[in-house]
Amino acid sequence: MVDRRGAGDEVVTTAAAKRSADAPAESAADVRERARAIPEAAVARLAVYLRVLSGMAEQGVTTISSEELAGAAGVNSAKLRKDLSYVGSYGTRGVGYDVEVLVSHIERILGLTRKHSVAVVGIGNLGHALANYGGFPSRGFPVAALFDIDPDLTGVPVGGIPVNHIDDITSVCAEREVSIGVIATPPQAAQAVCDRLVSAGVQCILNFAPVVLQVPDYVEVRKVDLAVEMQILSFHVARRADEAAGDVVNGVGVDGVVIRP
Amino acid sequence: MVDRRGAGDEVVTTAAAKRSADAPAESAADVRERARAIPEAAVARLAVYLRVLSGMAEQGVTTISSEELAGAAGVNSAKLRKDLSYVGSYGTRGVGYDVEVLVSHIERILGLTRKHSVAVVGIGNLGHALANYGGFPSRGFPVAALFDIDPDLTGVPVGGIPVNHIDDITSVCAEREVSIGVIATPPQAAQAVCDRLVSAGVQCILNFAPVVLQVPDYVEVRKVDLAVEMQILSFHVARRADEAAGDVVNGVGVDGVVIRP
DNA sequence: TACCGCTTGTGAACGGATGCACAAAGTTGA
DNA sequence: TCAACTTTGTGCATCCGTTCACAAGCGGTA
Repeated sequence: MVDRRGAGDEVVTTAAAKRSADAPAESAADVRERARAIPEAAVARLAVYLRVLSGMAEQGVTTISSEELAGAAGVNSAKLRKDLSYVGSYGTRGVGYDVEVLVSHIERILGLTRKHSVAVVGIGNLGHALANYGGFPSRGFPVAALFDIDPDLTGVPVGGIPVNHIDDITSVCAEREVSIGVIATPPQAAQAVCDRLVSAGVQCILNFAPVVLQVPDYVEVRKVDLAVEMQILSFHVARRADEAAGDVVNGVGVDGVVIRP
Repeated sequence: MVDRRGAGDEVVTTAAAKRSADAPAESAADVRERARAIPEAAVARLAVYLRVLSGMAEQGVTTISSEELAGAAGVNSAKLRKDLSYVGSYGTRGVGYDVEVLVSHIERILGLTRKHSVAVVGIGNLGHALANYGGFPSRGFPVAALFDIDPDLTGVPVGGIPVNHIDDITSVCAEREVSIGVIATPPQAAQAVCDRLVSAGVQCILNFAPVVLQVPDYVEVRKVDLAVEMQILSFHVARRADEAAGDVVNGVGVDGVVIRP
């Protein structure tokens, strides 16, 4: 663990030393400080490790080494160990990690000990799919509310939940304690919906609309843009085709740059 | 543009100098070399700029400054200019960028001058949504084939295209020149589907199944994992709640660390 | 033409993430 | 009990991407 404070740090800095110095168990303050230091990229990978570990646990695996877990998660083992070190030191040298222990600690760090109710706004094709998507509730994200602007949809149950009109967004979100809003509307409507979610108190938004949302600083937005994903793939197709079509002789291309040695 | 070669480079290295030294117009070799150097993160942003610029063009905007475009795309202007510099120097100092020129150059770099036919495998909720999603064809990614393992679905048209049985994946993909495969199957089936797509010659895959796919080096995979996105949001909820609940006095939390000054 | 103000393009500094390599720490077996 | 072996945790070096800051370049104006 790297110490991120400025100068004047005579304090003990390693996670292990800190734990034994402070208290036998980890204090809430420690969790808080560590959470602040975890890089975003590592958080995304932790979620992947968690999924893999859950699968392992179901298959009755009780212990796993960094090498095995890294292989299953598609990363190298050094990175995996560093990521896990952000969570804390819960491995046993010479043995590996206890799957259940690791699962519970990652869940704690990711905040999965609380329930996070989800509201989906925009019940079109994608909204339907999201409302019916089994991956959410099974991972602790119950879909608690659906909204659409079409009055004909109001009251119609989708995935077991009746659709509310978007005008009721504030009261319904408050009542059902929605903490995550999912925007699956056409792009033109996205910013307005976003504004309503924010004023309803929702601080985390997952946006499927191809629009850059403007939000206050305290709101966290993640976006999933399918067209952008496609275009990134397209870029790689093009790059690869260029390489293949290029004047490559004996593995050496333009400017004497070696291609794939 | 940064020179990535090793030692002994007496050659001219800046993009501008190279262009004027080589030829009046940019050679294919230049495009190829530049494409190889563009960081992945920049590619993703270029796709966003492209979307914003297309919108601008529709509204009749002909010229735009880096500051304006950056604002609309949600990035800072320095980053935007650096990203555009990977594409080439097509701005006019003191004025800005010509919208149409920029659009065509970004499209060229992203490989959008070719057609990229898409196959969707797994016609469940998500598959339906993807098959009907208007954002693909409108951006140059026509959905050319649909596959499912359920024989009852075979022949049923979804979004105007009849579903094929997954056993026909090789012949249909070859015939319709599919270059991008989208996996929208349950997780258990994903790896098998992926293998079949790869052996059918598909080299780019967009994976919605929560599984880490194993593929040969020459295949490009991008994944969209909704549960992971949720968990990242959850992490931020938790971090924020911890900060708020923590023993924060006068904006100073544990260990004297200042919180949001 | 010569100057002025504006905007681009890009070196250079910075910071964060990645990968390496090894000491520390634990287990197993004799 | 001790030695050999395995695997973690992490300091360190490296690399990549972001940000800063400013010189170069262009249009407008007198």
